[in-house]
Amino acid sequence: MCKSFTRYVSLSSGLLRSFNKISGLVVAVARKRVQDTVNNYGFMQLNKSFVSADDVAKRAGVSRSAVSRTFTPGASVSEETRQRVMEAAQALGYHVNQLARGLMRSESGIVCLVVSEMDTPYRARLVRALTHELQTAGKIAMLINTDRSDGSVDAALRQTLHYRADASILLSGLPDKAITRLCLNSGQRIVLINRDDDIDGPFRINLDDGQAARVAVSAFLRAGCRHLAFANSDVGTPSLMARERGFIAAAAEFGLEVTVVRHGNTVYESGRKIAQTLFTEPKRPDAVFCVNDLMAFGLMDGARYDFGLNIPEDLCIVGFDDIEQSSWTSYNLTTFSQPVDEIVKSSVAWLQSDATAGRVRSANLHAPLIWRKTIRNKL
Amino acid sequence: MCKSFTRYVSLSSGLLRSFNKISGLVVAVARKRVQDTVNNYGFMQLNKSFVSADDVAKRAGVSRSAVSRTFTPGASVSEETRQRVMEAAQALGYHVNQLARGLMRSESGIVCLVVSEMDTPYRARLVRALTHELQTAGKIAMLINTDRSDGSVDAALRQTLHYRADASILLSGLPDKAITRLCLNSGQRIVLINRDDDIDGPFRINLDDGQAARVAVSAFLRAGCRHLAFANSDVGTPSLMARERGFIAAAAEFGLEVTVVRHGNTVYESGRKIAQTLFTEPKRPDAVFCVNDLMAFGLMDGARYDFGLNIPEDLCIVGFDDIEQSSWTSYNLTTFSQPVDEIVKSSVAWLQSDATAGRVRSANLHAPLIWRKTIRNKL
DNA sequence: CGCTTTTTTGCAAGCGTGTGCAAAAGTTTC
DNA sequence: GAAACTTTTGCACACGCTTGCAAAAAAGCG
Repeated sequence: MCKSFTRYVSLSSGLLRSFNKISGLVVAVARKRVQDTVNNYGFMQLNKSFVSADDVAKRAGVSRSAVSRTFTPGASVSEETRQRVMEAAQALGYHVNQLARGLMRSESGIVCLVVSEMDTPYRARLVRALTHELQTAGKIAMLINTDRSDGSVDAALRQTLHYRADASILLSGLPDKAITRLCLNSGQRIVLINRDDDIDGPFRINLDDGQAARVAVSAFLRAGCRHLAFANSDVGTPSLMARERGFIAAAAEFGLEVTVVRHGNTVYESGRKIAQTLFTEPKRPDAVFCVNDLMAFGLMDGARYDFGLNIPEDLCIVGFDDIEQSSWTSYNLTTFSQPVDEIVKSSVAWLQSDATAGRVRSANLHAPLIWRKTIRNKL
Repeated sequence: MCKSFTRYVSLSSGLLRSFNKISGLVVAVARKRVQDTVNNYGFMQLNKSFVSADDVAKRAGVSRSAVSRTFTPGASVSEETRQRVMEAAQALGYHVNQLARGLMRSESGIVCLVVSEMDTPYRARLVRALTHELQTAGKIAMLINTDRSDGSVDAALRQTLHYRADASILLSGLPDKAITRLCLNSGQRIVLINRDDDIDGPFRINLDDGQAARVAVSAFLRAGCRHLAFANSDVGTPSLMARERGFIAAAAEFGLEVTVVRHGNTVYESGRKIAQTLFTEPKRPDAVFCVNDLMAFGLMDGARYDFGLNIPEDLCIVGFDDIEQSSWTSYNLTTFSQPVDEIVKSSVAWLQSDATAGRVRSANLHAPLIWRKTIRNKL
């Protein structure tokens, strides 16, 4: 029986509602397929009834294989049948069921993005760019929020397995090695962005934090700064710690010590708090490298409004990420730019690379310093 | 043949690589199932080989149905078999294939979020909150980026159909009615957040923009402002236009005219630009309602740094959205708060509501004014 | 213990697709 | 026009799961 385009259930006088009250068995049976008839009650839409390839085949007068082949690039179909199939599909509003296709091809087209606090400017930008790039690569992004603390990265990767994702991209947290291995063994590909992990198999993208730290130190020195400080969170992510270590090491090369303050999360308020402790100290720093732009903003506001300091005259600041707000006139922050485009491109390229080929393991990207107004030119 | 826990392919001396070169047919056959053997070459992972319910059943010595029932809440399984199944599943790393389950249940558990420019603070917050809420409701979010201009909202909804999403939530753009209807007819539920549409079927969430505009006017009046202006983008989204109309109307009630400036997108730079045109005019406004916090920031920076105006002494400003940056000391923006939590809760609640019940059509939410420092207390 | 009632279990059909295989149809060649 | 080839087509099985149905096992009962 050919199902037509508009699908309404014809159930006179509210019979549909009573379906809910009777046993689950009957509901289940009734749910399956309902033939079309003219609706004389209330134009109630039928719950769940996508049009299938069978419907299209019937309407076009061909076999179901023909329909499948029409929508499979490179398959053998004559131009004539393709036309007829397309026409019928159009009329019926047919869309290939990717779930079923994924089942057959064992390739769902789904890529999971695992991320927490995704409303953070840098993360949001990354997610946006990733989804876009994935889409143009013919994949689709599934977003898994790991805001909850209870081992949720592991739970996220489990979700990833449930949906037979082709790959997972981790922007936050670090999963248990056992789970990672499980994913890898299931044929999933894993990309780790800015998280360090010694497990073999995932593609790791990292920034050259040490180099950036060195650049920061020399920029401060050229500006005549002598009392360096480093504002960090106590999140302790490897990349954040790498910046800290790198900064301390680079400063040491010039015989300078660094005052390190760690507080809270990598957010505005933490920067604000750090300003409090940093500028009430006896030897006030004249240069601060903030692990993060958000913290830099907090620090700047603290310095300006709580201590009346002028930036960059009294105080030079460098941030990291180059989020949009950094270019706003109120901040005009000199900061290291996350190479979001490169990160995204190399991730997706790796996902599409041949699995059996000698696989690249990691990428090390450079974060250039964007000069604005928070470091003075000369002493 | 029972597949064991660790799955490595044993192919001595690089045979695997040569697979690529031979005909597609052989590859396809080889891809299917490969028996386990000890790997004596290089620990190459087998591409794509999730463990299935069959494997678990075999290991646990029960039927496949038993496995299925173990993972189906409310199904009838004895405690003993459940134990054995769980144990086997654990050992094998089994995860129910949601794609296949969705195929049977015709309920994928997928909810699509259709959004453009998702790195905008307000949108990012909404996406974060939505994904979180959906996850706790047992759904999973699929993110569809509609940044490209070419009718991409329609394309997005097509994707939605491809993946048999249970529902779509539109945060950006507005789809063609035909597509919307197609989705609805396929049994999909649609939520429109802050986009107006006269089509019947979707759940529409809107803010009371008119009321907010009235509040803004009276706040300005109480502060002694007399020259009101409205800073808008020329995006022309219904909700943005509603704010504009509401503001003009409310001002008119007090016999005041409003200078309206529209420019570009709803971003910082546009606010900056608008400041240029607004403050070079002969009769400079002393109060500006910005359609958006981002534009408000741009306007504030323009007013302060290009024109040396003091806020709120010379100029009062109100924004809309209450994004995180609004509370930063540099801005301290008095603004209307998007009730993100309410939006999210009501959306997800509606998605879970009974389809056959008398369905609610829309929600009208209130955006309260958050008082900070950009409106002076008294004249 | 035998009977009835309840719970558990396996079988098999089906969800919507892709695809190898062989048959059918079309095309070229002599 | 027949033989040799190529392209197109339909059949049927597979993917991994859910679930109605009936048979089997367990439990309750007099």
